Amino acid sequence: MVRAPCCEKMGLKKGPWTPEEDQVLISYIQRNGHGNWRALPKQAGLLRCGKSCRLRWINYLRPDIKRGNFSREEEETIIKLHEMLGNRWSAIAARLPGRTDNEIKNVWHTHLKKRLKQNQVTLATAATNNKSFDLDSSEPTIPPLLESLVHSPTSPQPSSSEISSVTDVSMSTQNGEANNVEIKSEDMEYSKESFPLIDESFWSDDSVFLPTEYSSNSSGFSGFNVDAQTQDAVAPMADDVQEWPSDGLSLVDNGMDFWYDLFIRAGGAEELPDF
DNA sequence: AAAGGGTACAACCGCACAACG
DNA sequence: ACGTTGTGCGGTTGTACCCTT
Repeated sequence: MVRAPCCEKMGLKKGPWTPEEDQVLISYIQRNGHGNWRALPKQAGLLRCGKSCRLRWINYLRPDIKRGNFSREEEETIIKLHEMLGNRWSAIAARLPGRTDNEIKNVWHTHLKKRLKQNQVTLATAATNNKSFDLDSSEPTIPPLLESLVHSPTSPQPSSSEISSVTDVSMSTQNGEANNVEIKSEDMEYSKESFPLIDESFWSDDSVFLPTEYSSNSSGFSGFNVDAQTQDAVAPMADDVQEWPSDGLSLVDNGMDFWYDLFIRAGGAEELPDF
């Protein structure tokens, strides 16, 4: 099926919006709402395509839009969320009231990526294998992080009492080696013994599967694998989705919520960390 | 003051997907 | 099951503005 872009229709205006057009759009939506974006411009008397109207409203004219510079806290939140979610700007925007995905995307490309690249050397040094982060990648940066954090199989394994928080996740692999993975976060402080040990019935046969995202079609989690032999983190595939076992844990719609939900249901936290 | 380069941000484009007939 | 439509999303582009020379 080939569909011509809506804005190719003759007579439809493109480019920057004028204050007059803004006012027409605002007035119309205030009166009638925006049930059908395609029909809206015609009904409102705008020479724009519905897509353009929708974008203008969502990214600029919506009354709950927060204008102005991003605070330090907002920037830190974006960085953290980008680590977990990758370039899923709408998911990140959902965590930042009043900010749009477009705005966050722009801030990332113009400010935060540069700032993080300045810190890249430090982070890469911390990584045991000296692999660097790819800040241009659309994938979450957790796989390389974990790659640096997975202990050597020959390292002494901590006893349960040595696990200081649920940010220490004990995992088993097919060959029975318990490899301890620390997922560090200053914002995650939970009690010891609260995180459940996940046995090999959960993880995949040849590698440890770390879910980062629950598929919206309810088919399972997507994520990445840690190779059982080499301890390398394997980049997630687009269709890397595995079934979640029927262990009673709820399924939520993104990676961060997944971890928090897992922690909380394990009894480790009273409430969600404040984002 | 003018030119050139860099930056920030608004807007567009194309694709994916769900809903519906 | 299939085609069509509407919407949402991420990537990319265009341009106004700012800074440096």
